[in-house]
Amino acid sequence: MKHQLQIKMNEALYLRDPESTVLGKNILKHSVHLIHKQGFEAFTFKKLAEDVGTTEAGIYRYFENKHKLLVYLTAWYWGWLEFQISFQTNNIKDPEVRLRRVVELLATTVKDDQQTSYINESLLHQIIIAEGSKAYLTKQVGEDNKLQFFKPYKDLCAVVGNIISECSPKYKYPKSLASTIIEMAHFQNFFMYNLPSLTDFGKTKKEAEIISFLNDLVFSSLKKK
Amino acid sequence: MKHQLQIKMNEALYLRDPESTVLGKNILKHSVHLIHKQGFEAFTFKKLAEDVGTTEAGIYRYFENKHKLLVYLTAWYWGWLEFQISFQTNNIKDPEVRLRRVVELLATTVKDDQQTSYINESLLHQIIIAEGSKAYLTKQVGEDNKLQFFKPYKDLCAVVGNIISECSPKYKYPKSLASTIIEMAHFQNFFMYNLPSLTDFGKTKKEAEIISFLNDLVFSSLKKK
DNA sequence: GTAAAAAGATAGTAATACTATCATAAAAAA
DNA sequence: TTTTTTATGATAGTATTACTATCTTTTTAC
Repeated sequence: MKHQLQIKMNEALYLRDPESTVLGKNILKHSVHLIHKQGFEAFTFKKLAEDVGTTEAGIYRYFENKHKLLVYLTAWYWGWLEFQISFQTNNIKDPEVRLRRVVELLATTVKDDQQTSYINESLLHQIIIAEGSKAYLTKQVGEDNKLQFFKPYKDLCAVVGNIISECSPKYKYPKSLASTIIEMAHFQNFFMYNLPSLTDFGKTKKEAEIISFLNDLVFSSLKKK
Repeated sequence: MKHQLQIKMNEALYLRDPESTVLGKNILKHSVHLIHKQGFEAFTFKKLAEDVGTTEAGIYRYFENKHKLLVYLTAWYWGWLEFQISFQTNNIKDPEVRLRRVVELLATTVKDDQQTSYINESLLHQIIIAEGSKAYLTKQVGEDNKLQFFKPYKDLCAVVGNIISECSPKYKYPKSLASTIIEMAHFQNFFMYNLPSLTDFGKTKKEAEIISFLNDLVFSSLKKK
């Protein structure tokens, strides 16, 4: 039997649940493709409506505006990633081995897993790299946070922070180190491809090197006494 | 005698040099205030024109669009910061002491220095924290990079990367570590105030703790053999 | 004092970001 | 099966944004 993965989303993110209808799923699917292709700034609901084969009003019935849609997609991604991590590190006893696996999962280009038919995780991963920070780098971050929009992101950071603390109970900055490696898994990737002189991987453009860098960063912090 | 600091800006960033006229300087001054107050998304040239006491067309004579203006302000900031760093670390021989000073300068809230009358560095610093990444997180990052828009940022990273290499010539990731601490000096600050559970400083909200975290991160990476 | 450059004033356009309304089709409840 | 509800389609309309164009007046430079 194939298991269908459903990620429980915050209801305040949408006007009508996009996962509950065909049109809604199409909106999600095409918005991933369109944001990936055009970038978030050039992305509009009108273009999206054309791609989906509906009207602008049709999109507005699901999402209040494109910012909410972006927050929805990022929340979905972090929820999905946390599941991947808990699944893939399940049964790993040694916290150090587990942490290495987590770093690897954070920094590895995602393959489209067929479990969720309407969202292409690989494209979504690239969207998160290039646009993800825009979900919270806004003036409404406080209100959005009160509405729990960033809970999946914060949950993932907490999970990673807890593994860090397991490895090294005396380490003083587990949460900040967790948010640092999560952000840097993405930023170093963006820099590598777009502003390569900001990294040491510009020549080879290998993700494996980002993973080595992050592991080195994490484990030198934790092993120092 | 008072020294007036002039930062040499890339000419492709503007249509008319804003530092060469009174109106231009007013545009810079008010855009810092307005972006700080409203956030970059809500910031428009029309509102800016009202604040400055000119018309929309007046602004467009200086800047093609608000994205270019943001890139201008970020470039100005990084140029200014690199000067601060070279000035404040001048004559420090020991690279480790110098690196600590750099980390401190990167993560410390800036005071408005009166050397540049029309730009409030303190507000600009907060703009860079909240909006700075939007300067390069776009689809045009490649073209913008070709036009050298990010040179001041890359130069600063190179300076920091070189100090890292001086401290520890064998360390394999000086550039990535440099971009990591520069980005994290800002992100941890943003998180501390807006999404505090992503950091270990949510309770105290002390910049000094961010500095300690970054120093710990850097020097455990460099001292590990 | 004259020429050139900058700024002010005003107008106009295409696109964006919505809101509203009414008819129809599909799904759920009676 | 019929009725009712709910979702979608089609169309229209508005305020704001992001510009471009033009013409006049003021300021600055030589």
